[in-house]
Amino acid sequence: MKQRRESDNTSSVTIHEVAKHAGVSSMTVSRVINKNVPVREKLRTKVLESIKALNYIPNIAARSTRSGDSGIRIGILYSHPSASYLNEIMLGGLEQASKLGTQVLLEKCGGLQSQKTAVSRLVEAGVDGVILPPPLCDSAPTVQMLTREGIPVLALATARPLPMVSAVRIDDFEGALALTRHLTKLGHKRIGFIKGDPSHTPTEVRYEGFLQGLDEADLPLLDDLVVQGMFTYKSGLEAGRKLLDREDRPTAIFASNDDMAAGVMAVAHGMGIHIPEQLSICGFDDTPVASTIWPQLTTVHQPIVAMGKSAIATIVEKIKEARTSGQMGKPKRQLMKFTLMDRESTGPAPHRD
Amino acid sequence: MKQRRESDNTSSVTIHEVAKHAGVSSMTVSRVINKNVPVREKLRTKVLESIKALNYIPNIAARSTRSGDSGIRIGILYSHPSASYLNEIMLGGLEQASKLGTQVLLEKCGGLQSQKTAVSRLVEAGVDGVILPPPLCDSAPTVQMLTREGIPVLALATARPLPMVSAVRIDDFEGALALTRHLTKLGHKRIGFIKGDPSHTPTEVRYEGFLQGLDEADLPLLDDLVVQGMFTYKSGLEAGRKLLDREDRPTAIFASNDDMAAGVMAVAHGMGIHIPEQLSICGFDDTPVASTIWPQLTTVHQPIVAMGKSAIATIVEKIKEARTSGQMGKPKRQLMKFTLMDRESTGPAPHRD
DNA sequence: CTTGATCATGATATCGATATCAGATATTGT
DNA sequence: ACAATATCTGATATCGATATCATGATCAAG
Repeated sequence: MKQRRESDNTSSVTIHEVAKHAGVSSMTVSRVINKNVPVREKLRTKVLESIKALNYIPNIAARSTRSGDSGIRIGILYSHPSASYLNEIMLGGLEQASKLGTQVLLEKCGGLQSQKTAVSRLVEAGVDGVILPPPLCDSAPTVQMLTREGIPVLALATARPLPMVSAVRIDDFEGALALTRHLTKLGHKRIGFIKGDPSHTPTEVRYEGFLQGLDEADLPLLDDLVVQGMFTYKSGLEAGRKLLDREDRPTAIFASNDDMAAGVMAVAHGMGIHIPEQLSICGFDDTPVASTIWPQLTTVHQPIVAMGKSAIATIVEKIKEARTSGQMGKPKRQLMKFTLMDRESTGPAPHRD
Repeated sequence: MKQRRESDNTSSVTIHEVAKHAGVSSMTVSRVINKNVPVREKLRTKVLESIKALNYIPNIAARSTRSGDSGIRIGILYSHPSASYLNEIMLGGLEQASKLGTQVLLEKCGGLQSQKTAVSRLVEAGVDGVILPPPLCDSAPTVQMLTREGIPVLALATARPLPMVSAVRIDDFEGALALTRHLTKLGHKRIGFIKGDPSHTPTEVRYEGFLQGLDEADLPLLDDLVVQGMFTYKSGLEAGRKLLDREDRPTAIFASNDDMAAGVMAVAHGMGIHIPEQLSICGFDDTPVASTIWPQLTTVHQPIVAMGKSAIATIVEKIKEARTSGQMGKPKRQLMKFTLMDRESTGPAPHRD
């Protein structure tokens, strides 16, 4: 058993103890940690050694009091609490917020009317910025109400950010294109497509990416094989039935999100269609369900947790910028990298009889 | 447009401004907020009014520096990152941690060997307490390593907490019993059961709850209708096939968790079995998938987010207690309330032909 | 070798809240 | 009405870190 902490109950090591141990002032330690200001190599090394020796970890709470990130309040306004991405957004967001010592207020809302009251509740609470996850990220009225109050807004995972709002997102077009290329390279020529909820911006953009992918492979668009969905499992079920219940069914189906892909897969299972030997299926988003179901889904991974983090960091930056300059600058747009997750639900196109 | 903040860029209202506005000292304001110490009614009212007038929200970062919650480091050691409950645990945990100004270290590990190194990394980092989500919550070696170092451990969502560890959990037995009663009340007499991974403690306890439920309804246990699963979707698929591919298939299936229930449902869809008219299915945990799939799953809701919060709060309490008394006291055990989510996947037993 | 500029370091004030203790006020008993 | 408590309230120190400014060290150029 190794001895930890000699005699104190108080456990945590402070910057001052590190400073004493290294024979420098606490400011030097602070500078070493924060890397912004140069510190002579000799001292830096000594400090780093002391930090290791004492297992020093900075106290973020204390840090944020002085550094001005503290006292910032960020609202997150969401409308679809069950959506699985919300958890992950929150996860990244809260982690980042706790790192920055920033406070986060959650506000839930439903219809347009309740959006109004939710927004005014946030304004009352004095939030300095608001993050809008989908589908609210595309709600012009909400954005307007907020910007009219002079509150910076950040849209998360929208496909087409409204003017004036900052955004953290992936390129839905490129994602859909990559996925479509993946299918065409596997030799698929009859590819079904399930659209998402028409009121969400990614719906159209993903469809456009799909079209581009067909075009690149010199494949015609088969109108019959494009069906409307709503981003829900149930709509995937129905769309799947429509697509698979026909003589000349597609050899691959591109569902605009994972939930619908899971629905299609359930239908396929039900019809005894083997995946991926007889049918390839792919989704979009890489939500938990994608790796839960069997076979695991080929899909486009959105780095949601990282996006949540980035969202907080970005809006904090905007807020500080606004405080300094006294006016709202240009919105910041950030495009994150997506990843094509090539898993087990897609394979070479079956030979035609 | 209403004016927020007269002229300052600095936005956030401090306790001192409230104090000035109310004509009292900041300590009085602090006391009103924290309610621990009585404040004369007259002042309290004035203070509360000022708080409202100024939209004051306490700065948690600042609070935690002085109050001693700060500087506490809590490790969360997890081994199964994809599990959907993990997100939610983290969600609750991080929220609470940020409220308390407590720092959280995440450590991931796989097999037993990597558990050792993960634990020592946490110890090196000087964590004051460790939270173990499932399935690590039942790992005796991990718990031993930690307690030997004098570090309090809290097991989250275990069915049978090891001695010496604190725990936040629901009563898996009662949950399974409630679910079974629900099925028997609906008239089901042939009920299939899918067990979970034998190495997880809830597996057995839920099974026992099921047995008790049968017993209460004077139903015999039908051995053929109990099949082994592994808590995964895929194992649910296989178990579902076994249970439904027989002449005298059950009229209801109790899967030990939601993922397996989803698998069963996929099989049922595939066989053209209508749910819930011809077959009732229920799961356990109320993970996101339960409300994603169609029809939505009847299941037992574990208040995971709240449990994550409570876990942080509880272990912080333990840590402070240990710091004060200088020794590890008795473990704290907390039983949360579960909720039976009666949704669409269960219905009255079909008439026998 | 000195001067002036540049760079690194440290002393001190500060962030926003709470702990602590002393002083002020109200309450009680006689 | 007065002393003795019991209750409130406020002044000040403090938490752990960083911002700021002043000072000491270092270096290039003359």
